[in-house]
Amino acid sequence: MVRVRYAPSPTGTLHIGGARTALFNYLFARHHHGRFILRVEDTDQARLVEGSEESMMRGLKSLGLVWDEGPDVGGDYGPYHQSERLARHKAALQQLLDAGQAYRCYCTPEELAEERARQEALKQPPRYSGKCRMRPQDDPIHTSGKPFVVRMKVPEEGTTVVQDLIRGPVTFENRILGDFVLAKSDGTPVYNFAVVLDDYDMAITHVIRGEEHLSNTPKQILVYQALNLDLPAFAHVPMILAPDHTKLSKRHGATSVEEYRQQGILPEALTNYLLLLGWSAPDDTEIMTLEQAAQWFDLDRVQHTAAIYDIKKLEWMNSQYLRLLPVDRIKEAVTPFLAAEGIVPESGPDLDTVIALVRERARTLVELAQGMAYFYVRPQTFEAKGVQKHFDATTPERLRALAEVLSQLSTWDHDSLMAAYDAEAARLEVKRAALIHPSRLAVTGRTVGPGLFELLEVLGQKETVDRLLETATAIENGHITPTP
RNA sequence: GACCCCAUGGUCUAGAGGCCUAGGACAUCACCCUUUCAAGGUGGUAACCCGGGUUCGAAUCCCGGUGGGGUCGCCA
Repeated sequence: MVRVRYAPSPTGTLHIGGARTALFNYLFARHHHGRFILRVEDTDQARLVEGSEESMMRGLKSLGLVWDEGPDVGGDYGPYHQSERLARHKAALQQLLDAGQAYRCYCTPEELAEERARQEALKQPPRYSGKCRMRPQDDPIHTSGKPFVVRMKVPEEGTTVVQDLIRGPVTFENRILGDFVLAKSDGTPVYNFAVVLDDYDMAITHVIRGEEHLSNTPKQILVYQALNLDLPAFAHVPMILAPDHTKLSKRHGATSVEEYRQQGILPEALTNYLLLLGWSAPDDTEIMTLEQAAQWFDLDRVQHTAAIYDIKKLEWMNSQYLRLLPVDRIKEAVTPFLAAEGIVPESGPDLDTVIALVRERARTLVELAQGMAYFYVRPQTFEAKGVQKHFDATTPERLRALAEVLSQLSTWDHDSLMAAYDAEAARLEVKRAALIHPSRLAVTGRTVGPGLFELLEVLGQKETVDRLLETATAIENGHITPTP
């Protein structure tokens, strides 16, 4: 039974790198009919951020990544908070101490910082000197009450090999690892130690995580070996880098799942986009559901190279989902954005109809909402370049004539509207377009949008006529200045 | 700096020695369609980091260089 986990530290929000790692874990589990587990690595109480755990869970859920076991849903391998597994960590720590595979180190942070500075000055690799490693059992310091950390007694010779499922064997010299810390002076375990026990106790079969963990893996393997525990399989997925090729950070704009949501990216689209960062389907399919992806997904098609995310393609992906998803889903997603535009849906045409009309011209929910706005709110401004191009001295007269004709219409649909415009154009001996463009601008305030007749059909007869007249008046009163 | 990973167009990628005149997608440019915009259609610009090997043959294998990234914490 395949068991994988995503193990975030609750120190912020879910960012796209973590989301992608979670996604790969999820798909791997689904593909192999295994279990996807969420574990919260909250041992460092000092770094905890209030609400972060909830926010991350919300983020994962929004992306469709549901876990089979976790802090909220429980499971047979709990607890799923690392902080609640302390007793187990301490017992294992004692075991290593007793076996002489770990030792107490009384060096102070200041001494260590000094040591590091010295090593760096000498251009030597910064590594713990092992000063406390050789202290005899009866060294009085052991009973002095002096604070200590516990360090791993790393073999001075030999190599440790990480058998990485994506990269193959990766060899590290043990001597360059240094005697790393297993537990802090307050007795709490450090990541490289706790993670080993947690993964083992939770029967994790595959540790799939970001590449930044590759260098830490030999340390963890040493712990597995010292404790005589079977190793899981390891797979390190490439990182996601910002457009400037550096590690993701706040200064790169939107990096969190939440921020993309606020920018009007559908979670469905974000998930699909993230999937393509470092993985590709055997037949190059790009748009696919999680279910489809799970059928195909495996580690052998995961890229070795870090990927740079591209907002343009994300937005394209989003535009695809905007037209693919059921109207109800779009409606649900766009609702908060409608509110932000000051739109009260009850005040205008049916939302489904409007969405159907506008969805394929929007890349984000923000654009969608903006494109929907004039159906519910009369335009307050008119695009300057449109006014220049489509309004002139004859416009008010023509708009009034149009309003008159349209108000006479007994049938209000696309075809009758078109016929009315054709008749009016013929009467004036102008092209139909010469009426269409000013009308669109007069009614919506914009030069772009759905086909005019579809638009007017949805907007309704009375509202259309009113707006035509209102704009004519506005021009006459000088509120809008047409091109002479 | 040491160690580790990586290297196909601007970006995401296909490619597991001959199928490659290097394929797809986003972006970009042009044209078509057209009541605008978008969509769609057609076409174009654009890549195997460099140098050595191995081989009849290398984007694919090996070595070196260069470049990028990661890790070196009483963070995870």
